[in-house]
Amino acid sequence: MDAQRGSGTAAGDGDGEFLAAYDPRDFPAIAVTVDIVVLTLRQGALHVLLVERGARPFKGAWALPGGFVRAGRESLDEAAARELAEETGLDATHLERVHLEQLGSYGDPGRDPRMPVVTVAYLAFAPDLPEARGGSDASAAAWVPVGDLRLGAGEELSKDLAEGLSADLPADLSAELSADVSTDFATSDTPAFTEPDAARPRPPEQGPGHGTNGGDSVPRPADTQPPGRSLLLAFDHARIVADGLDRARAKLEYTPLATAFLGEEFTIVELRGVYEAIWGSPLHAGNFHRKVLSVPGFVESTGATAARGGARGGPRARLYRAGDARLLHPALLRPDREAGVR
Amino acid sequence: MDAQRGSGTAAGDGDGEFLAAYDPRDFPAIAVTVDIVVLTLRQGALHVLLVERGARPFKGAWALPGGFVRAGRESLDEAAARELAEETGLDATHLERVHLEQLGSYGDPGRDPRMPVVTVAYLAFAPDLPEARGGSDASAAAWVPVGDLRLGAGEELSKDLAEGLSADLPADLSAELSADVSTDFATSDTPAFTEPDAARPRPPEQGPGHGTNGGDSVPRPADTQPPGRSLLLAFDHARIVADGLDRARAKLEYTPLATAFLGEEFTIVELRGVYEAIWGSPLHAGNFHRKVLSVPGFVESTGATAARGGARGGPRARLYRAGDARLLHPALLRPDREAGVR
DNA sequence: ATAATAGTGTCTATAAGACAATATGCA
DNA sequence: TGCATATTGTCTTATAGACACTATTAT
Repeated sequence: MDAQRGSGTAAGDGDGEFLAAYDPRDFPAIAVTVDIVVLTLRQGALHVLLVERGARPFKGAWALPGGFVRAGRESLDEAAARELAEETGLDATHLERVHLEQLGSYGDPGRDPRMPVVTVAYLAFAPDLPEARGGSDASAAAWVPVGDLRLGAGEELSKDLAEGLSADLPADLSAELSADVSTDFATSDTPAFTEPDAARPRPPEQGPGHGTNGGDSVPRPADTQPPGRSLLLAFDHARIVADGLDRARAKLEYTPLATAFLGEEFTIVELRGVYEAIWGSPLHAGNFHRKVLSVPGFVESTGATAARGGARGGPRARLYRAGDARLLHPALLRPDREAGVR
Repeated sequence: MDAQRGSGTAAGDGDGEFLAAYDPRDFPAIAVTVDIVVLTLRQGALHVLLVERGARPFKGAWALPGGFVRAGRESLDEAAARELAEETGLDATHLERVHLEQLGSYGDPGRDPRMPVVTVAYLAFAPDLPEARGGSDASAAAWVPVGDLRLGAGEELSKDLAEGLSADLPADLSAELSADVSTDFATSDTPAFTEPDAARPRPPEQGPGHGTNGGDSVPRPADTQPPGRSLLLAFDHARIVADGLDRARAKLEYTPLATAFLGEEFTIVELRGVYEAIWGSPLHAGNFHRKVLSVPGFVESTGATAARGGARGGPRARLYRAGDARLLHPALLRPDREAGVR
């Protein structure tokens, strides 16, 4: 019932049933922030936007973009949208195409070693955006393949590191961090399936740009194990990212939000690439195609076709745009879930 | 990225890239509360736990149980569990059987007219509990049929009321509120479907107790229109309850949490009663029965059978307990959703 | 005895998955 | 030309819903 009780003992009113006296300063102040898990696809692989911390704790580590809520002057949603705009440096036009939803709140004691902080996490789906540059505060920002993240339980940076009691960060970790994300020409253009552990080392000979985009979706057995999954996140952000990925995977099942990762017009193959990147497993091309077209309101045809066919030949794919459905009926269920999280 | 930026202008460090200076008191303090949407079934109808406000704003109105998070001394989940225990007056044994999950956070400016408050809402599913009595602070608490609530958009109490500038509450509203929820022998024992507008007037001739519980689930066309849906909630709690109901309806589809509304052992018919009460529509008895038994891990048989058959005859139903599944595969989808929220 | 009710059987419509076939267009 | 590939077709299996039927038990 919100704010009806004092923090400690307060004088009851006449019959002692209710507390009448009230003073805002009676209540324990907690800092409230928003943090955003911004997901996008780059070269067919799922990436998350991270910023480098310039101050303790976790100085030099990577963290989710976010910031304080302006108390009483903006809603949580507005705060998240504002931070997203600031951190990505995008204008309103671009942000219109970004899906933003609340993910959940995190308030464990000690999650920020300095003071009690509750963060309201948001999840964003964005089309491939111009390269991330620092926001208003000019902090370093980068798109990081989610396969490069350590997201398991208990994989946050140790409390010791958080406190900054030792050095700010061990040298090897700092080095690995910058080597891992400071470059532009990240992941190869072969598709990277998120699960399980499909992140591959990025071959240095891979140049930037590299013509043909996304599209390709040939199954690729989990070949090389890490050096993926090595990047540690500050605070409890690994947990938040993991929760965001879970949410994203679930949302693709029963909403058409996969289209939020694509441009205004897209092909069914590109759409399938979104599903494959986020679910981390290949889908049957023919069945997926028919399924998408059979779900009412998922996509609608533009008369047009893609400028060219597949990378190595084939007919030009037809172009579609997002339909008017908010929910998919019937849903596109992930394969294999019976053997799953029973 | 949590707490890395000052509230206003702060001195940059050497290269001006990052803010180094930090003082907790720089940051805007926001009160953080938890509010809980506790759902249970009483006489086959879905009820929500509400407490009466004893102080302004919204004095005399009903609100969700909740309270302040003890900054830095408990997690959000712990705060919710603590408030739930306090407000229901239940011991740990009973609370073990209660499902509690985070629902979402609400922080619109002005949602509490006194100061900025962010509330982290929780959703609880509880079996039929002993009568709600006030918690530690002895505020009045009651189980209210959800059909008696006004949950539509823009149906919160007006800002005028919130401010308490006029009287605390108009006389007629106060009267209606107490008449609606102060009694124990609420809803009739015929099932009440939540949607659409199936709340029925409670016939005064219906005595308390009334022997046979739940069970019955004959479809009942929405016969009498209101006087249901008349109860207004304080703050933005109508919105929170509506979101909680949406979440509950969705959760029944793909989790076995319907069993959290029942005792340790239950019959398939009772389980169907949960679905019907929360989804607000009758389900086909035979198909539901077969479906539940076919989903692996949903329920497991105890060898026993119920003490007696249906209220007016019929074989004794077999008893089941909750299985070990966390998710239902395949899910139990709500009927009619194609025509739904496209 | 009668009627209500728990549980099962059967049939149909829909949807998902495996696989094949066709046609298109880049190299 | 040759091969990759977008799209469609076919078949099988799984699932959901409508309906009928049997057996049991409260009144």
